[in-house]
Amino acid sequence: MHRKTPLKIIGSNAERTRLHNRKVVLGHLRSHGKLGRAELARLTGLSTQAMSNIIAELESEALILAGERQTKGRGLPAVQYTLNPAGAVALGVEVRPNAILCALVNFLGDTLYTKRIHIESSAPAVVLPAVKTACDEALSSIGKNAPPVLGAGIVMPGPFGRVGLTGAGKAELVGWDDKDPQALFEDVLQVPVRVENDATAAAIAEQTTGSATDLQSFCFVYFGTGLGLGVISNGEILRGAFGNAGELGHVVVERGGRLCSCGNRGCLETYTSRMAAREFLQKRGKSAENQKDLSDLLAVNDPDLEKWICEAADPLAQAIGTLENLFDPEAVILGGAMPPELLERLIAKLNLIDATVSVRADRTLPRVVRGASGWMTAALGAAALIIHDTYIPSISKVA
Amino acid sequence: MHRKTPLKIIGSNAERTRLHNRKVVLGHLRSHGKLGRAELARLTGLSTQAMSNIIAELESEALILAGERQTKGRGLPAVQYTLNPAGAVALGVEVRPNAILCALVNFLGDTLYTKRIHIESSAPAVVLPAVKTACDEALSSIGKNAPPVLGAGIVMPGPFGRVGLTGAGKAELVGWDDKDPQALFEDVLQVPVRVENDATAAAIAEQTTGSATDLQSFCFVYFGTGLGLGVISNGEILRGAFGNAGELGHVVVERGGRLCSCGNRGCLETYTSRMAAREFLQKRGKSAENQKDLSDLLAVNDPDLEKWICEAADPLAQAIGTLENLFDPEAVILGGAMPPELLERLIAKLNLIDATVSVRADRTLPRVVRGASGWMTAALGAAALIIHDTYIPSISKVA
DNA sequence: TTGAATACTCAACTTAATTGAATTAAATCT
DNA sequence: AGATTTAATTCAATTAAGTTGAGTATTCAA
Repeated sequence: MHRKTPLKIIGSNAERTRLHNRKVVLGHLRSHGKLGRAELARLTGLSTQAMSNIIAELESEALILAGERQTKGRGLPAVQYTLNPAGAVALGVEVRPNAILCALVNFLGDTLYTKRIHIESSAPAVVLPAVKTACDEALSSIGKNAPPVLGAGIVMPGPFGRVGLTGAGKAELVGWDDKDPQALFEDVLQVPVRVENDATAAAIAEQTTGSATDLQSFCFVYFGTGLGLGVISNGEILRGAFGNAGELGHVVVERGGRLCSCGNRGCLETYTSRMAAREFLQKRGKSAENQKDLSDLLAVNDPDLEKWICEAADPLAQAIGTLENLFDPEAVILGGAMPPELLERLIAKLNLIDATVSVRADRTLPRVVRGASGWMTAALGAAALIIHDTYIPSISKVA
Repeated sequence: MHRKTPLKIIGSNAERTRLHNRKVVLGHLRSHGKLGRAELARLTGLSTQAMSNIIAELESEALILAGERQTKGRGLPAVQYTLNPAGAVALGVEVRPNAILCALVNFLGDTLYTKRIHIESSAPAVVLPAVKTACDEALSSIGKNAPPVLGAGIVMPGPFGRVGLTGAGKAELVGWDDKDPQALFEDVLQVPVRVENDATAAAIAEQTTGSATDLQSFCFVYFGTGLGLGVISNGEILRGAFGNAGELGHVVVERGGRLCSCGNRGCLETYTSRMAAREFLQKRGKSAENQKDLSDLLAVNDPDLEKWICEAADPLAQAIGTLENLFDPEAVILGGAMPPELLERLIAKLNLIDATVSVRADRTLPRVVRGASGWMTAALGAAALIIHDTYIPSISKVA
């Protein structure tokens, strides 16, 4: 993630073909739930015989389960296959400056275990062993004969590399600057590791288990430390050249507007983010340090919070218009470390621009939807990322 | 393009594997220029034997040429293969409300022929036969024994489908609303057809023959009728759910700013576009109907044009900051139907935001670069799109 | 009850990859 | 200069994983 890897386009052979086809099958099972061999063969464009072989292989590895035969009109009823929730697990870890959040999910992306651990320092020498311990604990929580671990997703605060935004008050990890986190974590955990930013991980979680399971293209606006954006476009994760795509918080929504910690004026983050809410309420003598504070204020219909929501909605609506015009998503999803009801209210207050490419006569979905929220969103997303990788084929490219 | 196709993830077999591998080989030959079999085998991760077979096949089809053996250190010098410029051709067509621009390019994307044809109506019944005639003429221009035609790229003004921006003064084609242009053109031309918007096509042209040949991720800001954006991210075209991604012209850069034909206020297009320039100069009694007018004004250092450039630069700089933060590209390229010198001046005047993820210590490229410009940019891009398809593998997905 | 439709299996075949040994030609060593 | 090493390439045999076609089982419908 940290440095630009001139992506390598590689060829395919029989072995890679099978790997690809396995992923294709798992992907279809995920999105359809239940399918017979013949139908899978039709969906994938493979012969029923090939499908039979692949299914047999997947079943022998316990990644899928044979169900009842299901009668649908004439002919021999097809044996219905489903993903086996207990077929595999994935780890997800969010590394923050002062804490490590660890999650374990099953093959469907459902949560099996979560834990928060405080850390004194974010230096690699502290973080790596702590993560190792946390992961071991997570795995032992599910008993002796655990299913295979597909890998570990790690979420670290971006942006990656030394960029213009660095040092701009972002909650950064110290001591990681010249390190390759992927290699370090892989070394410690002894499983395949992927490193992503929080917003992207959350977006993948949303696609795996949340409100975007049917969406191929969407934007996930993530309320984290700042304001992030995860973009899935036609099923692919948008990462950008250096893995820093989606820095929504520093998109300028008001020329010459509020001074941001990055040095610019008018960044969206200064209006619409947890930080912005906290400062707004602080000035009015109210504390909003965490989600509970916000929930409490919301529960009593605090007028100041209400005022903030109104103030935050306009810049956000403008930014959403920009996202719609630039990415043409099926929907924009709002989620992250904000109380769900607050997100709902914010969405209700949005005065969306009515002339973007997303305003279509044939829309069925609302333009803006609430997604998963909570502390663990990013860590669960990190784990979902690993699950995602087993569904999404990518023969042609190798980092 | 027009309707959302729930993209089909398909399996692979030996035949599709070979197709994939051929593309991979052609892609590497394109980006490296000259390569031997052994080196190609290493790059692609295939065996030298497999490479030998693929090379033999491609050579027999005249898509590649065997060159001299080239000595590099010890061992048997490798025969160097290159793409055969005359190995194949592709057609590109831009359909405008009042004209058809037709282009023919060779296998490297170099221009072989261009032509502009006036049309009285943009109705399918007029456009389709006119395009057919134009393409036939283009093909006959290169003589009798023409190489195989890979396909035709068609550029039509977006956005596609009935969206909020429709009817907002965009130069639209009438009579195409409920049609499937891809099928119609394929039927008439009898070659594979791809339909894209102008900005995306121009971006691909830039990657094939222009200043982005080494870039995997970039944003192409296209001065056309309005202001478009083509995004290539990690080698993939960003299209969005409905093919309407990149509607940069209607991104709001100034809240409550100038009234735009779309109904909103402060759209970038009202400040920075050909249209904006024309109106600005018109108010000052100067005509700027076409590129030549602008070139002439530029040549005499017209103070009004200079003033416009200054005025247009600020909103554009802000938008570029947004693109950098959202897409994290290697560079932003400016091109399209504007005189090259004007683009240069505009770039020189840009006061770029200095806190985006694109501001990196290790940058080698400038953040903003001038790209190809001229009338034919989009039509040539459409043709380049077809060439591009023969280089870029995409086993897994089918529209 | 019989025939058509559908799912699935078995066995033979095909494609396109891999593997290992042999061949050629240049660079380096003695 | 001649021997040795290195690298590119081909030849022949093998292998993985797909396809094809024939045959069986099960259900629906006439």
